[in-house]
Amino acid sequence: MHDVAARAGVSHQTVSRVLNNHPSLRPATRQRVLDAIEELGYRRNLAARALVTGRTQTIGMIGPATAEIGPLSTLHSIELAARDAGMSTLMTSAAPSREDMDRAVDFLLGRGVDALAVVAQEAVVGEESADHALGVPVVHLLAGDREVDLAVSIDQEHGVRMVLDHLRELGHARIQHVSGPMTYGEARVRKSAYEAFVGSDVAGELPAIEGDWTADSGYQAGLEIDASATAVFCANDQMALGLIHALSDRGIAVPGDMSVVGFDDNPESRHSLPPLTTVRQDFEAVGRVAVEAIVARLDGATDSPELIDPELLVRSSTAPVRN
Amino acid sequence: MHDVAARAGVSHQTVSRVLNNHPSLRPATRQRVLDAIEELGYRRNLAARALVTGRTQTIGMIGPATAEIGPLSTLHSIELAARDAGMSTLMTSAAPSREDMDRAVDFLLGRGVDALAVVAQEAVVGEESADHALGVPVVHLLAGDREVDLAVSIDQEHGVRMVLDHLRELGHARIQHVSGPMTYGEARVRKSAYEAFVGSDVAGELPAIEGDWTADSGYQAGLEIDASATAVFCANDQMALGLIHALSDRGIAVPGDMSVVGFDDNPESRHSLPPLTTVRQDFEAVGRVAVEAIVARLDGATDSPELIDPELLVRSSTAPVRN
DNA sequence: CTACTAGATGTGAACGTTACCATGCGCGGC
DNA sequence: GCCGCGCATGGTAACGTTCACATCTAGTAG
Repeated sequence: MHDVAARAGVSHQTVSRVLNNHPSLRPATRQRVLDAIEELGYRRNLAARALVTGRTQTIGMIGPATAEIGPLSTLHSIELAARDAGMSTLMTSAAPSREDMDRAVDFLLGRGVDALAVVAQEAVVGEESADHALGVPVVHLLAGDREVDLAVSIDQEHGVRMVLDHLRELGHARIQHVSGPMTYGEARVRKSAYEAFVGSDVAGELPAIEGDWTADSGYQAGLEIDASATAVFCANDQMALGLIHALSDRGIAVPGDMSVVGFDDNPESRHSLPPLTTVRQDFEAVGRVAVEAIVARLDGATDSPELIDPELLVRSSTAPVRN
Repeated sequence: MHDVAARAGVSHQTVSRVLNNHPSLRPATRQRVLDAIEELGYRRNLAARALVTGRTQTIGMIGPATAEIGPLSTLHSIELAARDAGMSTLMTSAAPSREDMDRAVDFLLGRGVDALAVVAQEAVVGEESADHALGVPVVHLLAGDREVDLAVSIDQEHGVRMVLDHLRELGHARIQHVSGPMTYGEARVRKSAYEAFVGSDVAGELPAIEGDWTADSGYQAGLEIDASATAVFCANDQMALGLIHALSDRGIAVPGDMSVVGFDDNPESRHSLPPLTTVRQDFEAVGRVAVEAIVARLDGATDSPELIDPELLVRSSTAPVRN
């Protein structure tokens, strides 16, 4: 910076002002500095900047240890939105345990991040006083029913209601549920929404089967599906795919003998056989809204963002019930 | 740090030594400092450290703008391996253009990363003199046939050869190829390996169809597949899935009328209908090896890592040719 | 013409750490 | 008994920015 200042014939402070878009600068001076920067290939040292400002312009992200498409694309969209907001992202993943979560938080805080974005994690960060305990704003994404100060989620209940309404309209009454792992908030929300909806009439008789989000666990669930069910609501697309595979192995046709619905709308789900009826979740919007919320908090705001609406996509894996 | 030193009754320099595991320290002193750190909840400021050492212990990653499972899990494994090596990762994604690539490089370099990991990108970073132009080591992952100084890749040719050997053994002679976009190195490598293998006898008559990695483009390709082909080799699993969907719409049975092979082994591919024969690529190993190479370069080594071997997984989407 | 004001720029200190050199102390060899 | 060596520790400077304040210039009102 000193060299740039010398070349432009100004002080280092003026260079700093150019870099930070200070208003009171003569255009000629600014241009002279800009030229010098260009000629010298100068790049400002952000470590030094962070040292004196106490801000790193970085959002720390904690993702799940697994590679599911939903959380992964949410992380991805956080990164894009952060970039647009002039911030960068530092990412680490945490296994689903309080311990590893604490390690991840320590790691990021040690790196001096300005805020924390926690994606699809079981454990909640900053239990008691949210922001204040850690000194930085924390936003939870895809956090299900976790009670947190600041959360961005998709309206799961609405999504589940659309699924079940759809199945009802097709005449299905015996609908079995394959849930995600109960340790996940999102899995719990989907399951309880299912129970609330279906519970009033035919419920109870068909117990929910707990999977772990993977297609393999969906296959396993498919082997256990009650033969008297006419429809299955899976908590995500991958399990639905595995389930259909198992049903096929058992000689049960989809949607002929049984209708199947997923949740998430993975890119492949359009092309599975049969194409999967599912609920599209706008993960990209989740990331965007979360970054907006973070930026607002950093500026002192205290309001919370709203739920994001999902969308039902009816394809060929559901059909009217057979009499 | 000053407070910690005061509490432990030593100088700040000794605290620094404890933090950096300096050998010449009396155990008693070390413990006293450690206790003080614990009691005060002290955490060292990495910005200040980076300022004076000129090292950030951070690897910058440039990923693709799209959300494909291969690159994404590679990025993920880089992150894990980096963490094990005591480094963190800063991630940004770049659209497939020279321009955006330069922006990404600038962004990361401005952040002071110690090395660059470029995953599945068309454009090459540091064209001419590799490391020296940028001042940091650069490793390219999944870079296909790009001529770069330091690259970690899976042995594509071996994978393709296994696929085609398998199809040959089943009696297939008319094998059509659905490639990835020719702008991707990996797509080009797979295609030319296919051409080299098949070219010698029946080739030419069945032109390769170019997709863009997505299941949608695979569907489109499926509509165009030559009816005289008995097998299709797709450059990734997603396109294979879309292709099978299209064949099904056309009334062509898989594997009865036509065998289909994918590439990548996505987690769902086991459970598609029919389960997909594919080539498993160990993306996790790619990330791990890349980090090892980076650490070695940072320590002054100059050797290059080897190719990683893929594995053929035969499932139900391939069957002997029908006479 | 003077005095004041606002805009443009310069000066010195500070952020929290590590590098480098200096210092004090105990120990073994002559 | 003295010298020198190595270990443990302390002191000072430096890294490259931004902040707070000081200074200078030009324009404007009285």
